[in-house]
Amino acid sequence: MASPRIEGIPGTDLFSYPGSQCWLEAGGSLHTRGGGFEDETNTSGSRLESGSRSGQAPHIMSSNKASKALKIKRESGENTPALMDQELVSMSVRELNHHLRGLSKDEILNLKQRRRTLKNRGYAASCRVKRVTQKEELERQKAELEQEVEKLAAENADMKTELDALRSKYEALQTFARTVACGPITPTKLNTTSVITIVKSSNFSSR
Amino acid sequence: MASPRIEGIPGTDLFSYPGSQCWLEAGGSLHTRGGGFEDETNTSGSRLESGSRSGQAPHIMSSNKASKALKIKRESGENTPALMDQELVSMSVRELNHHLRGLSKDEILNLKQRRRTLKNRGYAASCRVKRVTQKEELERQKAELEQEVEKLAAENADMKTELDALRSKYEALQTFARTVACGPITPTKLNTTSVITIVKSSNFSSR
DNA sequence: TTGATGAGTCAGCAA
DNA sequence: TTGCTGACTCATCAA
Repeated sequence: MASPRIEGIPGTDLFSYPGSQCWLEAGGSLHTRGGGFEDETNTSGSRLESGSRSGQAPHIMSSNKASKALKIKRESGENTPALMDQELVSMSVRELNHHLRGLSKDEILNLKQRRRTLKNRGYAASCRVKRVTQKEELERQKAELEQEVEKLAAENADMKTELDALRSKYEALQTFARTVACGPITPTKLNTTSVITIVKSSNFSSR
Repeated sequence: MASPRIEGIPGTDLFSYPGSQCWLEAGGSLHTRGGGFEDETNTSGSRLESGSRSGQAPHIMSSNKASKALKIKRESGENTPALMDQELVSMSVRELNHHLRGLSKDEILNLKQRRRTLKNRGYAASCRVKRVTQKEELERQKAELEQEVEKLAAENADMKTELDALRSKYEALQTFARTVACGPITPTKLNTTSVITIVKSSNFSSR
């Protein structure tokens, strides 16, 4: 039951994170989503294997994970060189602090918030994956149980048949045994509710 | 399998919708969420029965559903009298159009968008409810099947025991029958582990 | 237009 | 701080 950690870890090809967000707390608390398509090296094929109905959500863009090329925050007017989402999200706190050196308070807060958001994105993805995994697991178990029920029911029916057959045979044999056992004596004199049963004690009450 | 429609229909007590959103497309595409707690009649107890871990999400507020009191959009500076979310979302298109009379194009678009958003909120809630319902259903079925397996297995074991016993008895009877059938031969030749039991047939094989 | 759902964002809890 | 999850919004598809 290993719940997959989805974090955009370098080397992990599963998920990648769009780099098109634009947080500019400067003007208040505005943030927009699904910005542009201006990633010049947006060639990576890795994508969320979402495949909802037919196509992928176009607002999900893979950021280039192969190159450590420059990445400029855009639409903010200022040219702030920033880390790729990939890096930012998979960075240790120590590394992060290293990158934070010499940045303004706002920038630091900004970067940290972006990191948190990116992390959250990963968490949400994990959560969804876990959800479908658990559902699939339940369905699997259900199918398994259904099969088991079927198997047992068949066994049951077989045994019932066998039991009935054996009972018939037993009764027939009993009738026969009664006949021969009473032999010359008129069988009709016997109490009709009585019968003789022979068993092997070793087989009968062996434990 | 009635998937519950969650729409904040008046009279439906299940869900209610927060009225604290503030859409002001004026300044571009800014919209904020989870505004204030200034609903003067926020006394309704109806809430999403979310109960996530311990408490409800505080940003989920029930709008007053009892009164058709005035509801003012806030934080926009302008005092735009608006419909309650409750009304807006449960209104028919015809009714909506009626309310739209005399509003500016922007206001109309605004209101329609708000309606769509509120609807979407309901859809999302339905979706979540459906998800947990389906999961619970699966779990229920699984438990049911487990019980069935247990029952069948027990039945199986019982029958197996009965079958074994009957087989033993049958074989013993067979041996006996063979013996007596061969008649005059010395009874002492019988296996010493054999025994003769006499029962009343009415007790033995009565159904 | 309406309904449904995957993805992303945020709040808030737990560890 | 990190991880998780409910609720919400949005994009997008289907009917």
